[in-house]
Amino acid sequence: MDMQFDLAQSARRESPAANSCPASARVSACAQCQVRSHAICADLDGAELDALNRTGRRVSLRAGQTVMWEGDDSTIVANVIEGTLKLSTSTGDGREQIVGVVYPSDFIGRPFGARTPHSVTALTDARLCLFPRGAFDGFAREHPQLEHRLLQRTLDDLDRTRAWMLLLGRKTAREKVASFLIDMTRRLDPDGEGVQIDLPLSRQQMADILGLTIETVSRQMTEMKRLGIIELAGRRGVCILDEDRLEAMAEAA
Amino acid sequence: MDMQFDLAQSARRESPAANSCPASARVSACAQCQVRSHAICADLDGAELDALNRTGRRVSLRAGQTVMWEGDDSTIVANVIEGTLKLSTSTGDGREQIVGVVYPSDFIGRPFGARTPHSVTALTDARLCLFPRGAFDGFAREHPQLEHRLLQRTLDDLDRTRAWMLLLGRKTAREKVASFLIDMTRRLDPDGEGVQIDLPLSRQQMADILGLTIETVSRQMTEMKRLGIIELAGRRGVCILDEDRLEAMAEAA
DNA sequence: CGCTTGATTGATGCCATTCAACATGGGTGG
DNA sequence: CCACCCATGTTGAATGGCATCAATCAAGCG
Repeated sequence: MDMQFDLAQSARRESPAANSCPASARVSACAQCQVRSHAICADLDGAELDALNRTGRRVSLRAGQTVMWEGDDSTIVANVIEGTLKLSTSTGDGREQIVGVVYPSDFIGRPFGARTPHSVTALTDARLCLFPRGAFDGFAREHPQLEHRLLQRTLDDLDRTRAWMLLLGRKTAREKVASFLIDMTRRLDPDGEGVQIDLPLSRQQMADILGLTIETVSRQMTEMKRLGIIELAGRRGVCILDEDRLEAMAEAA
Repeated sequence: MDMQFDLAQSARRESPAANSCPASARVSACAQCQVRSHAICADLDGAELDALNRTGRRVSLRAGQTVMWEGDDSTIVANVIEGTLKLSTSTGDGREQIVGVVYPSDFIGRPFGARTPHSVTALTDARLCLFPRGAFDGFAREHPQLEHRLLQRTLDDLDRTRAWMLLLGRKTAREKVASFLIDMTRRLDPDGEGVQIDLPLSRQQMADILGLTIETVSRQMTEMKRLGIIELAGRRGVCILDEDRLEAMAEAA
C-alpha cells in the first residue's frame, strides 16, 4: 500500500491567506497560471476568474497522496496544475484497475453528483487548483462558457475511456503493452523517435492500467527489447527504436 | 456479420412531411413523446422544443441496422425513443468490443466533435429522434439548460464506463457473467427476484460486452444453472433464483 | 422435412497468472 | 565512498483459465 494521507490534514495549502488577499492578487494567481489557457477556465474574463478564484485554493501533493476516495461524498473538484495523477477503482478483494491518468490542465472530481466514483491519487508530486464542489457547481451553472468547456472535456474523456475498453477486453498482453508505450510516448514526447523517455509509472501501475500482472508486463518489455524494438534504461527509461514495428504489434499480435 | 444498411438509404423516415407541418403539430410530436421527461430536452419550453424540432426528424430502425460507423464524420446525433442499441469498436483484425448499450431516453452521437468514435447499431427494432450535428451543436450552445442536461448525462456515462473497466480488466469470466446478469436484471426488472427476464442480447453480444467468447459465456451460465443460482428458459430467458449468491459471485469468484 | 442459425458441450493447447527465487539500483548510515 | 538494505524489477517453472477448434443439439422457417 502507498503512504496515503487525508488531504484536509496533510495537503500543504500553498497560500493559506489566499482568501483574504486583495482581488488583484488573486486574479494574478490565474494570470500566472501555466495551464489556464488549456483548462476549463480559459474562457472566463477577469471578473469571473476573480469570483471563481474566491471559492478555490491552490494545494500541493506528494507522490502517493490520495486526494479523494472511491465512494466518498463528492465534496471537491480541481484543475491539475502540475504533475500526474491516477484514477482508480478496485474490487472488494483488492484487485485494482486504473481507469484514467490525468495531466496538467485536466479536471478531476465529480461535479453535479453526490458520490466520488473512483479514487484519485498523485503518481508524482503535484499541484492542484481546488474548489468545493457545491460552490463550483453553482458557479458553473451561472457560466455556460465554463460548462461548455467541461462538457467538451468530458466528451473527450468518454471517447478515450471507451477506446481503452477495446484494449482491456480484446487485446493480448503484447498488444496491450505496445499500445501503452505508443500512447505514452505520444503524450510525453509528441515528435521523438529514438529518444529516451521517462515513464511516470511503475511496473505495478502499468499492470493496473493494462489489466495485467507485473510479471507479464516485465516479460513483454524484455521480449520487445530482445527483438530490438525498444531499449530499456534503468527502471523508468524507455527508448523506442522501431516505432513501426511497435505500432504493428499494438494492433495485430 | 450483421445485416447492416446505410441509414440514409434504408431508415424509414416516420413523418416525411414533418418539416412542413404547422408548428403546433411539430410541438405535439414532443408533447406525445414517451421519453421527453427523461431525455435531454426535458427542460425546454414550447417555443424551444419547436425550434429544435424544426431541425430534427423521427426515424425507425430494424434490429441489426447500423446508425453510424466508427471513424466516420460526425454528422448526426439523436435521442433514443424506443429500443436498445449497442456502441462498439473493433480492432483491425475484427475483434469487437461493445463499449456501451443505450436504452430509451439516452442520447447517442458525438456532439462538438468531428469524428464518430464508435459504431452505433440497433439490437432491437428502434426509433430515434434524429438531428444534424451542426444544427444541434448550434442550438445547444444557445440553450445552457440543454447543455447542462447533456453534461450530466455524459458524466454519468463516464462513471458507468469507468466502472465497467474494472470488470474488463480485473474480473474472471464467472464474475463477469454474474455482474452482467445483475446489471441487466436491475435495468429490466428493478424489483423482481425469481421473475424471468428476457435478455435483449445474444450470447455473442454478451461475449462482446464482457470481453469473452461465446463458449465461455455459455459454460458459465450452465454452471450457474447447475449450482441452482439461475434458471435458463429458451435462448433469451433467464431467471434469478438466488440473488445473494449471484451477487457474491460477481465480486469475489 | 431438410436447411440454417444460435447455443451447448467436449477435447486440446496456449497464454497469462501464480509462486518463487534472484537481480538491480537507489538510498542511507557508518 | 562503500557496504548494506529494501523496494522494485526480472527471470524461471508450473498451474490453470480461457480460447480455439470441432461436434452436437435445439429452434425457427421455408
